[in-house]
Amino acid sequence: MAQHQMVLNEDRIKTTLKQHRYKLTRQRRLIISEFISSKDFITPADLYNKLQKDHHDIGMVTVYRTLDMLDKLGLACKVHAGGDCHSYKINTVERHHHLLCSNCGAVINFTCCEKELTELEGKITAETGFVIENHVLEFVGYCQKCNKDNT
Amino acid sequence: MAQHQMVLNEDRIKTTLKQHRYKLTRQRRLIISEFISSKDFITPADLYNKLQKDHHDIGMVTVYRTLDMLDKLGLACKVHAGGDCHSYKINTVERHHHLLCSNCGAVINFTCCEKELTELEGKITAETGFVIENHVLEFVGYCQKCNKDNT
DNA sequence: GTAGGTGCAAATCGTTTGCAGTACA
DNA sequence: TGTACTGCAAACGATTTGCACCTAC
Repeated sequence: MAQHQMVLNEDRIKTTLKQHRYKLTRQRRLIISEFISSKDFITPADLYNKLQKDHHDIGMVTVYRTLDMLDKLGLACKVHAGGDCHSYKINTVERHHHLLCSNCGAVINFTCCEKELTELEGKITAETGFVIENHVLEFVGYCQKCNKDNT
Repeated sequence: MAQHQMVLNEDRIKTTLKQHRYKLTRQRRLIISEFISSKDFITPADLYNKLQKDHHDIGMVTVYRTLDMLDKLGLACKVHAGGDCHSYKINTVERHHHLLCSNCGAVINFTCCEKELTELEGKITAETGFVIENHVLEFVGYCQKCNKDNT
């Protein structure tokens, strides 16, 4: 599944925090460490529960605020989970797709969270037995600029 | 799943409601009518606000319940919007996609997951301002038969 | 030392539910 | 007529915020 990996380890995150003048507190270190060790999508609540085992003094609020911070820094990816709450995932470099503008011909690359596509692939495999290795996804429509001009 | 083209007008919706023994109340008629006239994704709150202009007596709760009903009947599509709340969209024609087998070259058409793709499109529009009219989606992998032979 | 971070409790927001009254079939 | 539908208010769960205390730098 040709994607180049960005190795997003603890050091990298800590460096980024410093660059942005964020303090590296005990809580943030623990939350980030736990977050990294969960490969998959994780909800703030789940992360909080995991942390509770060893660290009773970390509050839910801090988990929310830390994940939000990581999301804003582009280190994590906030997505809507199936249910009613959000999930977060460590941001790796993702496969990118194309948005093609029918009017001006612009090609916009976008990398959206893999969750939806991964879910979709799982569903298709379950229904058809087709084992998916890659996909081509292009959206055709009108870019923001051309859309404005038309209206 | 594979259901053919359907022009989803008010009559069609009303017929479907009858088929399922749902009562066609004044409120539902108004909500559906307003819902249909909004081409794009719309949140329950927005729909409610639009209705309030002329019909002060329709409750938010009824809007929620009606949209939920339409979703369950497959007439609407409930998706996670960019923000914190859900959006609904009239369910239009199903598009079909391809599964390409890398081994035997088989091309399998499948029509499914419209819901997920619609959700994805909504998300992309929210993030990029790109208005999506169509998409090309192909999955590449191994069909059930070739997959078995290989293992 | 101080600005930014923390935890608690309370507030907020979107959504759901219990219930008594209402209206469609 | 009877049952499904409605609206209100209250409940609910996820997330945010106000505030006094704390800690990394």
